[in-house]
Order: sequence, then C-alpha cells, then structure tokens
Amino acid sequence: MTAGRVAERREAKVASIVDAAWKLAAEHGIAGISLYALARAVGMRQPSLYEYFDSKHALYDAMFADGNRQLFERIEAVSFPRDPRAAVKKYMRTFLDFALEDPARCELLFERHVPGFTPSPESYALAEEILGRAGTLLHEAGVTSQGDIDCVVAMVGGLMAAQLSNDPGGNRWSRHLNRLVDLYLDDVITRSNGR
Amino acid sequence: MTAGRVAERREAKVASIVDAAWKLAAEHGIAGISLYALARAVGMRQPSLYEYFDSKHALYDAMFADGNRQLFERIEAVSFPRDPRAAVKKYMRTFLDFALEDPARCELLFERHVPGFTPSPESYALAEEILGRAGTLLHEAGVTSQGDIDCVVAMVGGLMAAQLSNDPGGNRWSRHLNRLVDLYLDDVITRSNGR
DNA sequence: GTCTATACATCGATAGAC
DNA sequence: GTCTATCGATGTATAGAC
Repeated sequence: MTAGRVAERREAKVASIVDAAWKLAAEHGIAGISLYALARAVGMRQPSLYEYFDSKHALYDAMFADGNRQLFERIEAVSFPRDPRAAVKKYMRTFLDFALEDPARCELLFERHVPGFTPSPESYALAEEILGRAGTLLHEAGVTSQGDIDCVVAMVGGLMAAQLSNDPGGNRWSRHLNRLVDLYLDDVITRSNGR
Repeated sequence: MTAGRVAERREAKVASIVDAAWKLAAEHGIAGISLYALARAVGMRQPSLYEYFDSKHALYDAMFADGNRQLFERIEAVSFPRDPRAAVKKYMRTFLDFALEDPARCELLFERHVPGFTPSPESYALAEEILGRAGTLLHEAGVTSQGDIDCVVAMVGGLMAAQLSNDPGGNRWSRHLNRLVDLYLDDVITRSNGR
C-alpha cells in the first residue's frame, strides 16, 4: 500500500533534518541551532520545519532520542568479554569514545546545556536502559552498592568533562580510564573481603 | 581628595551590579541574564549599564574574576593541616562545597556554559593561581606526575558535576570525596614504593 | 551619569495562499 | 507539504537630550 511509502519518506525526511541539526550543533553548539539555518541546510524554508516538529523543543527531544539510539547501537555492536571486570572496562571505554567523538552531542545527552529542555519520558527511557546496563555489568563485577556505582559513574564522567574542556581531541584524561576503573574495582573487592 | 571618593563609589556600584547579576544567574542560569533585567534589579535603565561595562562579555569577565576571588578568599580563610594528605582533602572539600553552593557560579567558573565567552588573561590568572595551589598541595602529598594530578582533578570535577546534575542540594556524590582522594593517594604511594 | 528613544539583529512561531 | 509574509518577543548596543 502507498500509505507505508508515505510514512517512510516522512521518516527519512525527519532523519535527514536531525542529521543536519547535529552538524549545525557541532558548529555552533547545541544551543546555537537556529531553525532558519537548519531549514536552509535541508533545502527548506524555516516555517516548513513545523511540518515535522511541533516546536524546537520537539526537535531537541528527537535529537536526544537519536543520540541515545546511536550509543545504544554502538554498544550492541560490541562483543563484551566474559570476564566481568574486562566487560565493565570495555563498556566504559565504548561510552567514553562515543562521548568524545562529538562534544555537541555530549552537551545534549550528558550535560545540561539546553536551558529549558527536559527529555520526554519515551526519549529518556533509552538513556536509562543504557545506564541500567552499566549498572548490571558493574554488579556482575562485584560493585553492588549504589554509592560505588555512583563513584564509578562520577569518575568516568569526570574524565569525559575534563577531556572535552581542556584537551578536546586528545587523550590526556581519557587514557587513565582503565587504570581508574581497576583501582576502584580493586578497592571494592578489598573492602568486601576485609570485613 | 575627592577623586578617590568618586572611584570608590563607582567600584561599589560595579560590585552591586555584579552581585545582582549573580542573583539573576541563580534564577535563570548564567546565560539567561538579560541586561534589561539586570539594570532594573539595580534601579537603573538598561543603557546605563554601559557606563560600567563596555559589553555583556565584559560583565561576564567581571563575574568570572569575582567568582574566582570569592573562592580565593574562601581558601585563604581556611587553615590547612600540616599533614599533606589532610591538607589536600580539606582543599578539595573547600572547593567542592564552594562549587555546590551556587550552580550558576559553577556554570561560569568551571563549566563552559556561556557560548562565546573566554575570560581575559587577567581574570584567568586568579583561576590559575587557585589550580596551582592545588597542584602544590598534591605535590607535597606525593602526587608529582601531571597524569596523577589530572586524575584527581577529574575525580573531584566528576563528583561536582554528578552532584549538581542529579542531586542538587544533596550529598549523594560529594560524600565520597575524602574516600576517593584517599584511594587515589594510596595508589600513588603504592606505585612509587613498588618499583 | 542617567535617561528616553531607537536602531538593528535574531529567533520561534503562526496565518494563509498555493 | 511548502511557500511568503509577518507577528511578537527578546536582546544588545548606540545616539543624543538633560
């Protein structure tokens, strides 16, 4: 039937707009996207965008979902080692590499750089699934308390932020990831054995 | 002489404007300050602000310097223990408490939330002095390599960012500060003894 | 030094023709 | 579904009177 084709074209158009939005974000920052420039980038006039997104907020929400989907697919494509600790390290490395690839994507997904923006519950669900899987892997590696999970998350996030802020494109901070994870996981084990 | 009085009043006025700007930033975010609202907050009309600041950028620069001065004075008021490790922990705690007090101040001082803003060399000098003192204390505590200093900085920054993003006003992340510092400093010592 | 008035730009969003 | 035209709000900065 034709209805399917129409919906397909529409989805493709939406996807191309989101792609163009990522490119603009890379240039001007995530908050620096203007609907005028975005429309021009996909060969339209600015008001025509409202055929695909009800508001700028809706665009950001679509980008948020898209970014998380990118990360999810990246993770899906990785084969994780059986060894729980190695799996944790590979998971965190996959995340960190993904994050450092695109600062603007980071701004939207992991920082709070868009003033009034809160992702919709549907879009946030994917983000929670990704974080939840990290929690599961950490659990299997012996990190069971929320406090310890929080610490690992903070450490990885700290490396990410420092790397992006002070040495974008380099590895001055990110190169310490494996060692830091090992250090923390060793400590968790020591603590659990010692008492 | 009268010239001194005039300069004094002017400085006081500048200070009151900066104070009002911090209050607005706390409400609307650091990037959400409007010169119109700022002028009204200090009983003026918007164009009159240009008597005190050449541009909005200049206002941000003054705020950046002011924020760092606040932190510097806070640190100056603290008496640090002789024990180097205890001193490091107190320094980081002083920093973290200061940071968590005011998210908007954090946005300007430690994050990159104002699109086109780069602090002037003069304003940045204070920030470097504060970071340098952290480096000195870490050095005295046995953390001598840049990589290790970077790691401690990243860990503290990670705790700060996670705390502000996910539990503002609480201590879910910040409570781990001392333990994380101890963990890392122990590791530095172990590594230096072991080889 | 403060004001009124205004220039000038940008942006998100809507109305309505085609 | 895309366009032109425009609204309405916001925001920085400047000109010039007082």
